[in-house]
Amino acid sequence: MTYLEELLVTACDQLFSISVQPQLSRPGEQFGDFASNVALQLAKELGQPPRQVAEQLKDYLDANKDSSIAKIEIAGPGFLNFSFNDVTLWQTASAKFKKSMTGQKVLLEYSNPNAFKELHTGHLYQTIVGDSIGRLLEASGAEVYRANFGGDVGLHVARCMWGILQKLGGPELTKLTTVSPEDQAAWISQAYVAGAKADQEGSTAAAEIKQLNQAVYGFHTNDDHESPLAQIYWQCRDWSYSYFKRFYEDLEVAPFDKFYPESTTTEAGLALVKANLGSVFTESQGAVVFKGEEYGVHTRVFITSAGLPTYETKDLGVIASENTDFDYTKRVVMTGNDQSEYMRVVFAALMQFDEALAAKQMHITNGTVRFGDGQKMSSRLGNVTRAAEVIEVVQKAVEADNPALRRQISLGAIKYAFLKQRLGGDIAFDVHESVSLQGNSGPYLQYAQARAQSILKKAVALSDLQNPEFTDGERSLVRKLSEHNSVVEQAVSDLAPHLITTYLYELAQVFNRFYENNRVIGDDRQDLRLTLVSKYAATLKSGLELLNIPAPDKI
RNA sequence: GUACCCGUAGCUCAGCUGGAUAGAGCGUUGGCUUGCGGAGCCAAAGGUCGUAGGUUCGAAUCCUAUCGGGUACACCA
Repeated sequence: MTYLEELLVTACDQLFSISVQPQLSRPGEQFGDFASNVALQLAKELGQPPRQVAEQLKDYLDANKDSSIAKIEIAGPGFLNFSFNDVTLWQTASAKFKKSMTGQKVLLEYSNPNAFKELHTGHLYQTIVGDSIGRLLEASGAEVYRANFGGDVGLHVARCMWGILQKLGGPELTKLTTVSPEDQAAWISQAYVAGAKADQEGSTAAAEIKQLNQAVYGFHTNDDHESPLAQIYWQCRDWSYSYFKRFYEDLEVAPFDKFYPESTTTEAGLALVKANLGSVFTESQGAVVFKGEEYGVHTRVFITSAGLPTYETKDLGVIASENTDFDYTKRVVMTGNDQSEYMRVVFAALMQFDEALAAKQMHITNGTVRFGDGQKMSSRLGNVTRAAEVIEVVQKAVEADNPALRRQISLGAIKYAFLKQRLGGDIAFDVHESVSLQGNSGPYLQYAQARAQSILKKAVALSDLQNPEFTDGERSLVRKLSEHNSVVEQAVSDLAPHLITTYLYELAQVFNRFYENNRVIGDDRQDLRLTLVSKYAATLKSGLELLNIPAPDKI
């Protein structure tokens, strides 16, 4: 608890013998540095008008506060507004971030692409947002494990295998070598499209695909790496994983600690379902189901009447496997929001036989990425769903001669555009807006950071300030800087990177306002101001780091 | 039919654990320009917070109903 909070608790106790949990807010600048609404909350209990309660509190606080609080005012319906003295405000702005999650082990599962399929915008979004959430947790001291769960068996794989066989003209392993490494991803994608199309159209193809599906499961259960078809499967599966690896490297995101191909989770999942058959899971129409209605969710099949595990069972398997591997205190899984009801069923089932493990589960969701400029859908981007295409289009839209810089700005543009929106709903993505150098965009902040660096290059800043006294303009900047730690704290507890983007953008605006009216280099107050600029630049940079957005010092 | 998510300025979004005059960006209109990086700053116009009730001293925020959009509901993943 901060000094101010303690003071309020004492005041309420002494004056009214009421114990309160004071909630301090950061009000608009005209109201001071911190505000409390305790008087409003206590008014009813005390049977007094709020302002009268506030008067009593103010008198007590004025008499008992130390010098760190310069001013207490009553405003509006009965708010208590506090202003710090400049030294305390600067100390608040300079305070080290408190690592509140030290000792926690968080398993983050996101991105989750299926092998044998192409990465689309949903993967791009999750990769970027999941990466940032991981950084936020790490910044607060948590150990973070990144997991990636994807389908390497199932109908989609069988369809792709069918397409592959068409392209090869049969199980001709040697022909695979004719596909060059940079074409592998596209080649597999073509095969999948062909297979999916054939599956819908032709009955003979559909039957063949069904057989291939069984065969693929067989490669795993029989540990078959020898038969020609199996070799093709394993080879193309490797291609998929190296394609994913390149994708993550290109985005410069943290690597995954472990991949969980679906095939590796069935055993653990089946074991759990079978162990709880009769109690949690019941047989119905030849299948094994979880009757969710009793628990406020719906019924789902965990093992099909053909004896095959469904995704539900594999999900139980991955939950348990990850727990065994990393011994996590909390697991956060991100999926599209069409899975939210589904996930509730899985968690509800888990709750029935492993309450402790179920309690560690958390599900966050995202909507679909929409393209356009608001007026109309861009004809060029109207139907884009491929991740690679989005990156390509953004790179083309960035105006920079230097290829390395172009890359950094492109990454900044895409990441920021995704991160600035609250998790959960659909994501609006406008290429023009994302690369724009003005407005709430990644490149704007990158520029702001570079501009601050260029000021700092002209003279050396003091490392700290002793008993500073600020002008109004300086104080506004310091005040905004002082909000940083609590914003990051909130972003961590909410798993909400967009709180960081909003703050950084506001900070840059406050700085620009300051800089417009306050000369730094050559001014009488150069030393002090340079220290503020230095603090501002460091804050921007560390904020961009949490978002994993490159912050070049020169643009 | 049942459940979940969403509905805030022309457009795209913040704000939602109840609090002060509902905020940004883009777009529109006007101003600042011999500039430490103007990729900026200042200002104006623009809102029945989907609608109707309710709870409360106080509701964009909580509850109920309703309309509109999306999604999920038995052997796909």
